[in-house]
Amino acid sequence: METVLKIQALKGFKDILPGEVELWKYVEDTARDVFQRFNFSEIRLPILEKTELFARSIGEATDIVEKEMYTFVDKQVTMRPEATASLLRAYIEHGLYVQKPVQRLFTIGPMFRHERPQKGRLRQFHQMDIEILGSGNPLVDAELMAMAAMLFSELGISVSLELNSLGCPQCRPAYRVQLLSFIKDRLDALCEDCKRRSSTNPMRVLDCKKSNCREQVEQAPSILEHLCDDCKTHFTGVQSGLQQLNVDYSLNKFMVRGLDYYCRTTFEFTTTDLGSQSAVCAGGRYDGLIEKLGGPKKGPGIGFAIGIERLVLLLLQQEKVFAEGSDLDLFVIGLGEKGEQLSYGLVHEMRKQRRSVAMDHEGRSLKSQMKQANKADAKYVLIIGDNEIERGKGVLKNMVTQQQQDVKLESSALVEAVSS
RNA sequence: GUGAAUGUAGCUCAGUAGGUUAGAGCAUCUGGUUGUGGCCCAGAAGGUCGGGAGUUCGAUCCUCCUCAUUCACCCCA
Repeated sequence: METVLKIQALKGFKDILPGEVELWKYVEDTARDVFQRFNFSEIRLPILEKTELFARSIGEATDIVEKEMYTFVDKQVTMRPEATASLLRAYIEHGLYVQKPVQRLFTIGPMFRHERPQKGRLRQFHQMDIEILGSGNPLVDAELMAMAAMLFSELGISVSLELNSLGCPQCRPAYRVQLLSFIKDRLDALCEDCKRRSSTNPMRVLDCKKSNCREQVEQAPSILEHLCDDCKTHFTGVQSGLQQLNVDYSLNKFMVRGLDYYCRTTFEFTTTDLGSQSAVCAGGRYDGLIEKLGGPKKGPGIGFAIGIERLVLLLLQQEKVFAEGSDLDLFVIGLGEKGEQLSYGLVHEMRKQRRSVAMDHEGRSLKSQMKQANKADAKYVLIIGDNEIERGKGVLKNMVTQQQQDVKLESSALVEAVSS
């Protein structure tokens, strides 16, 4: 017996259908425009990289590397779960830091993580990834956040900015010891997940959602009070930059990052409209990562990623609808064999002359084709039947005003007639 | 990896306390006009009721298994 294969996209992989694509383009166009104003250059990167690149940058012990990567084990390559590592690899590989000491780069594309899908979370998802490489100035941190805020504001969606500092290799270890001893004292009161977290990633306990854990952690030592002088100065600088640029933010001393490479500044733009996924945009500073990957010594860097699916969901949810005009200039109706023949060539000529033109090839009735033209939102319809061929003039109808006129059956005359 | 909910037409959903040919709205197609769209009217097409097994004279409905989807946990954009 023949089994019929049910053809279906993979779990967590989604088609973006015509109709929705327009929204995506709007989002990407708006973003490119904003990034360009801030003097960023686009870079396009491969989707596959050596597995080692991600293991080393994201961190061996992270969930992403441990269990979420799509890896071709035999070839030691992995489909990127995020873009920063790839972008840094390209930056180092091509010595971009030589040409320009500070590089401002962004890339847009699909990322892959093998997680259980849910609202705002897919296995193939899309991110815009923005990075400033080679500057450790806190004003750059603030500028980057201000740029994201500008993008959200121009898209018309409301999100809030949360800010934290994670310290650096100088001050974090000492803080970590303090935090661990604090947690150890109330381990019994914490949930199972937090007990596990206390050994894998103690800072995660700080942002557990369970109310009981939150109460326990209320009085936990804050990293912000344990920053070293350099980190403190940097953090102050970031905040005064935000104030100068009029960017609203709130401090969240419990905010943690999932990727190992972050230090100092971290931030998230969050919303309550995405179910349990609150982050639309997240990022931070990663001084030291560039060097770790073989780049210039002490090369500083900061960047963030925006989840495009989440952005699109927000736009749909917050009902930011925008009118999409017709982009079909003309629908040509060729009646009968001769009419269709003549139309076929005319349509092609007009397309060469940069008009968007459609016609039907199924031999349908005039009425049926008028309906099609209407549905396609064509600005004009041209009717070519036996009478018109004889006279050498077609009937051109303006679909909005309903006015009809005779036009010579020549592409240049037609192009002019539909261009008014 | 864990838990819960849901699978009936292309889409959104009714429905049967188990009983002949399973319904609606939208969308599609045809017609109402020798060659004129939107509105309206008429008609047509479209379903192995997710799949398999079981109970039963009889299952879309009950039971079990399985697959899929969604939401949530974990984690994250």
